[in-house]
Amino acid sequence: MTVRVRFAPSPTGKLHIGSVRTVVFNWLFARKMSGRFILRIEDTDRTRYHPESLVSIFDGLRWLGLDWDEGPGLEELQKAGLQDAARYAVGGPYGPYIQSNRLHLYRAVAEELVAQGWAYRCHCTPERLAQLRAEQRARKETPMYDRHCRNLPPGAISPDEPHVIRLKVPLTGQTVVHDVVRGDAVFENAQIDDQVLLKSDGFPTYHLAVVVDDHLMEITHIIRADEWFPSTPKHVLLYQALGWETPVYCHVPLVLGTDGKKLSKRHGATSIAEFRAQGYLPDALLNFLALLGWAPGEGEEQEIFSREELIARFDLFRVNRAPATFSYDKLDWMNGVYIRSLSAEALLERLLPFWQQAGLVPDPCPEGERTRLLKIVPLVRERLRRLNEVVEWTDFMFREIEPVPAERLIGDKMTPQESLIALQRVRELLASIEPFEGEAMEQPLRALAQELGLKAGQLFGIIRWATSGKQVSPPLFGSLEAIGRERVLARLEAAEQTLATLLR
RNA sequence: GGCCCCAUCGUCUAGUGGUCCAGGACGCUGGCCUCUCAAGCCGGAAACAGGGGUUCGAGUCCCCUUGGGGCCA
Repeated sequence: MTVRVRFAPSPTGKLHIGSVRTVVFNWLFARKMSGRFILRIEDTDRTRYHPESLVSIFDGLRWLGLDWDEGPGLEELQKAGLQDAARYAVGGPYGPYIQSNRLHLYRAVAEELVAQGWAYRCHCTPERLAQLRAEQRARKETPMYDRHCRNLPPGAISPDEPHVIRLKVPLTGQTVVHDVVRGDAVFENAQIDDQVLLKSDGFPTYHLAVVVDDHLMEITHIIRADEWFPSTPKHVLLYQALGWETPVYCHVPLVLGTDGKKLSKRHGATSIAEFRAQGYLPDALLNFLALLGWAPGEGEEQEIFSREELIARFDLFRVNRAPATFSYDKLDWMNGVYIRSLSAEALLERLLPFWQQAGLVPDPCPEGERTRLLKIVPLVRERLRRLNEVVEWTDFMFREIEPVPAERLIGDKMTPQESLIALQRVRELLASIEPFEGEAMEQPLRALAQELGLKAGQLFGIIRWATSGKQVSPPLFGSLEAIGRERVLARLEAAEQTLATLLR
């Protein structure tokens, strides 16, 4: 039997990193088992529907390299009003893959359940239900439907009058949920509400739709977030009522923020688009996410895993039960590891958009500029944890700097006078040095320091401040080359003038 | 409030009754290297939530407590 798993997001907002971790598990499992990974859109909550979020879901998954084997096809996406429908269309034999195109299926199943006596029509008004809940709350009881309509004679409610369809949950007995990570869990039927299956507007609730779709799409393993666990017995009951085989459940632990609460906006970046914009590499994020709630075990101490290694090693049965806290620190470290593993050319490709977005490099990038950038890349490679940090590291190489305050231009344990002289000598030296390249500068500058009776660090510190306007910068000589002779000389001269004013 | 789940260093985790005075990684920290910052290398501090059992023996099994979380509304 072919393994079939799915990710079924609601298009109600940005693609959340917590959901993505669940997708990663689904995808890894599918690829590992040579199965199929299906993308289904659960858009039956029309009040919260946002068409743009479809794109953010597709783009996010694509960017991370989580390809889906079946999903909404061209027609469906066009119907949903998607601009670039063709870019995202996949299709498949189990469509449609957008729930709002499947309403007839849910209605048919709901009616069948009514006919079989597994469900019933209910025309209780929202007002009555609200009052009922209020009373139950006042009595400190668990709010539950009182089954008022359950025992009405069949046909008492006409299919034509407004009504919902509810599941007729057995009054006694137990429902067992088998779960790969949780083991078996037993629920008392008496505690399960007569869940609404079909709303009065003809739309299904999540509970009905998910069961119908998962069955019709022949999903074999339901890998979803832990928060769905409590509603699972309702689903199992539905499978039983319909005489369908239940899939294998696998509830994976939630991803928490540093305060132990479900990860949310206030913890930092949460949408996949934000991670992308901050310069995380897809492979690094995938690696990190895979290790949140899962570890290869067997005494394995490796933590950096390629996509292929993850697929080869992933084991659904080793997924943890405890929720995991999302650590931005560790992600940053891991991202740095991935950045450093890139060749200069590959890293340049990834850096370019960040430079361009900051307005430091024209878009498109002229070929000549490319060669220059390629020499800058090694200067920052081991300093980056996120790609967007390149802007702060290198901005002074592209644009003019703020005037440097005089006190910063005075070398360590030096007088202003000595510093000024040093600066002048450096300018003389750099004015004539050939070629104007980093490698050619080091020895002469070191010799100059010695001649002036300075430690190399003292002299270099002044040059660094004068030319970059920063205390900390990429390696000095490469930076000078990147700035270019003309600008370097001008900045040195400006620094000299600043110091001179101080001396007057 | 009801139902359910979870519990090893600050964080991610290894650990499936003896090889654990608990291993790795991030972070923190000391040092080396060094033009700054990184990277790299070497070292350090840091955990089995508590209490009862079971067992010759428990981080590992059971119960309770505590703490945390999820769902329902």
